[in-house]
Amino acid sequence: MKEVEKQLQIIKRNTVEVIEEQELKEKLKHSIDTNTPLRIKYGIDPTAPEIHLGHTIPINKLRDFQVLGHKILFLIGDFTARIGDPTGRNETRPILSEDQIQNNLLRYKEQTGKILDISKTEFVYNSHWLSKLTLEEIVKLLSVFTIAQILEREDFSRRYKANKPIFFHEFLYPLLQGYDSCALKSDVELGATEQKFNLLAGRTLQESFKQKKQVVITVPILRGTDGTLKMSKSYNNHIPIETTPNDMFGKVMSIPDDLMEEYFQLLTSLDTPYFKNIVKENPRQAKGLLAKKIVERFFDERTAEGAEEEFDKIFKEKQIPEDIPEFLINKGHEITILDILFNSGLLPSKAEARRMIAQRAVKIDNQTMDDPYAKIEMKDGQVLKVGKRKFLRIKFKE
RNA sequence: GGGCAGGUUGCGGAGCGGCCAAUCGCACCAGACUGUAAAUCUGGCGGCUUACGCCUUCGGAGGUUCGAAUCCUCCCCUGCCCA
Repeated sequence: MKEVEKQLQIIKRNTVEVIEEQELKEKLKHSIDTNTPLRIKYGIDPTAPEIHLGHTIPINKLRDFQVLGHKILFLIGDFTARIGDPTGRNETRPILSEDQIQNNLLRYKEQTGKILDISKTEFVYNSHWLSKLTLEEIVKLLSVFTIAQILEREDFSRRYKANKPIFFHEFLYPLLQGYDSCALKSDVELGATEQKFNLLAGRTLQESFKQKKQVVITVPILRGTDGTLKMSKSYNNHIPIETTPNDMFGKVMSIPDDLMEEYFQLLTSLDTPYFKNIVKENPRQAKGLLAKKIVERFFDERTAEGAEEEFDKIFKEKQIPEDIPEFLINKGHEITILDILFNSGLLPSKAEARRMIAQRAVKIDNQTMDDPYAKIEMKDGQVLKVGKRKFLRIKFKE
């Protein structure tokens, strides 16, 4: 019993809800008594293979389970991705090709491998069983739920009240996700709080399939760098884990102060009283520590320190970073700033380049450039700066 | 199947024959300020053009007009009500 409590304590850290805790205890006890690992299901949508810090929260929890000796079933929702988890965004999703899926999976493994032990993780595809369902079986699934039950899902009820479209196939998504749990005979399914409805559908369906109901564990949704919305690539407020250490460091530094405690809690293993104290004492220093700790997790300590130095160099001392894009020109060649900005690809259009110059955002050697058309002769190695974080180094062609 | 209301630049949402590349809010970018930020203030925010100007865009295709996001026809899509 001692062991059950110990595991439970680890499992419950950084979670929002465990439904039902008593069931989990029983499952854990049975697992320990019979030396059988629990089957932990976690599903992802394989359309966007770029993992960001928000995704790492459930994955961290998976690692906890893995360390405790349980079996991770990493579900690739290649079939359900065609439907798309209902969000109100109405796009017909293309069916991913076999190649794309394989490629995305490779990238997933690479990224999750920074957190999980991939060799002990089982990757499964839901197309394996979902594409084989007969109409009869689908009708049977549908008959388990009523419209009123489905409409309880927040996204549906909100859209329903707002007279926004809800398509039939969207109703199928939670059911299929639930069916996945039946196919996998999962003991626990993990997901962010927004997944609660879908996760619970799994319990309902497992029960109707005369299986033991999975325990549902929800974890918090991480807010993005804007400090308000959930972290998501489509909101452009995300911090990808496959990025440079400098970028990761900078993005963490850009979060609003209010977010620091949340990030410390969910993304580092520092003690709560410790980080609370330093956030209060010295927010700037706290944020630096936070950024460093996060970078350290995905790279290493030395790299993290390097990223911090680089950051201070650019923003505190306003120096030029080391790795910046280069633009090749001929020696002695005269060129306008406008052409440099556009031809180098630093800015997307000439109109944009003109705007930047007009807004006094373009500098060469700390000198603001105000004439887009002045022909200038650049020196080898000279650095051009747009705004605070766009740099370009001029190089002579050999 | 019928009636009504809608589909506008990333999102929300004005415009309802010329002054509309299209008010405004959000997001985004830049400047100022700062502890990197956030907040705040200022400016910008389709593209080409050193100015004038031109080009593409308001669900789709046609049409009326000197001129259409705005009017007409057909089509596609969404919501509500009726059957």
